[in-house]
Amino acid sequence: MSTIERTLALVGDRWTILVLRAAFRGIHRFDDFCADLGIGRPILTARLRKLVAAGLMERVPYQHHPPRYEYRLTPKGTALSPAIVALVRWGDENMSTTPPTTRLVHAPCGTELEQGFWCKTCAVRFGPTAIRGVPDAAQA
Amino acid sequence: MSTIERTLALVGDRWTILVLRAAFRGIHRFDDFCADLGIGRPILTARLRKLVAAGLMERVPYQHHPPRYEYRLTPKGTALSPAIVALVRWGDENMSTTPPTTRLVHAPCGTELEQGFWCKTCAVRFGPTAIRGVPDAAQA
DNA sequence: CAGACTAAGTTCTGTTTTGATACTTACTTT
DNA sequence: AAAGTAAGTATCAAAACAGAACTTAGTCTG
Repeated sequence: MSTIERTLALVGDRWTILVLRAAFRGIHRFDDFCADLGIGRPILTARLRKLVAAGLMERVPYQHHPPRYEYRLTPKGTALSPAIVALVRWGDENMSTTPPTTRLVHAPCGTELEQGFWCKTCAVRFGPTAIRGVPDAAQA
Repeated sequence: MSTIERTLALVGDRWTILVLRAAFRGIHRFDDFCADLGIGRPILTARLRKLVAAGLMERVPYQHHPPRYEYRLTPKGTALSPAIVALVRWGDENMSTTPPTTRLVHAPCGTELEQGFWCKTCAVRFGPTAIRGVPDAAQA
């Protein structure tokens, strides 16, 4: 099983990306995920467990008396944000029936962000058509 | 159902992204998809139909005598590549057990690409932590 | 201090989706 | 004439999903 196959076995379903995106938006508690996403409780349980096991989220106690836990993104989970942002943006541009209600902006200045590829040798930004896949010679 | 939910209803499963990625890699025919991905034929049939119906791929005849068709990405399908690249790269960095066999490079110069967000006002590249979602006032 | 409430799940049950294997159809090649 | 090829379809068991109700442990309200 290749890396991308393992990646999709983890995040490739209708809910996992939505759960991660909710976490990005500041949702951290079980019932809040349920309410925000309309996800069924058993499925949410399974997804959260999978994400915790994979190290994308962690289950942290936020109160002890009745022990309660919330779910927070780890750096590994946060690192998935370019993929999620790309998906959201593609959706807004290609799948929306109504104008998007939220814009993603550069926090310091409020300008809508652009996403792209960068070549540090040429110091240029470029699009998908200038990508090539090459076999990596640096193998053990 | 929100835009992102509709987006994931379309591409959020274990196979659809893999099919699109195979198409990026130059695979276009039914049996080649099967062999390359190890996907079951009934599932491939369903995925290709869904992708054609959604306008991400098109079914084009490549020979007439026994009528044969192949599947090619449309611009709408190609537009999904930033998301696919982001997923592949996240996988390579976070899910790989062996070093990746393929590097994605800037075609003109061969340098490995970087992916990021860009603010055209500040003219800077930035990472996920500098993103904010703001309600869009420009509604009808 | 009884009753209702809360958060984070679990149980149960029926419906969809998968995944594997085999079969079909219409040609082409040996 | 027999075998091969490409693009599917058919069948069926196993797994995943979805919804509703139930559980558990503790807290708040009258």
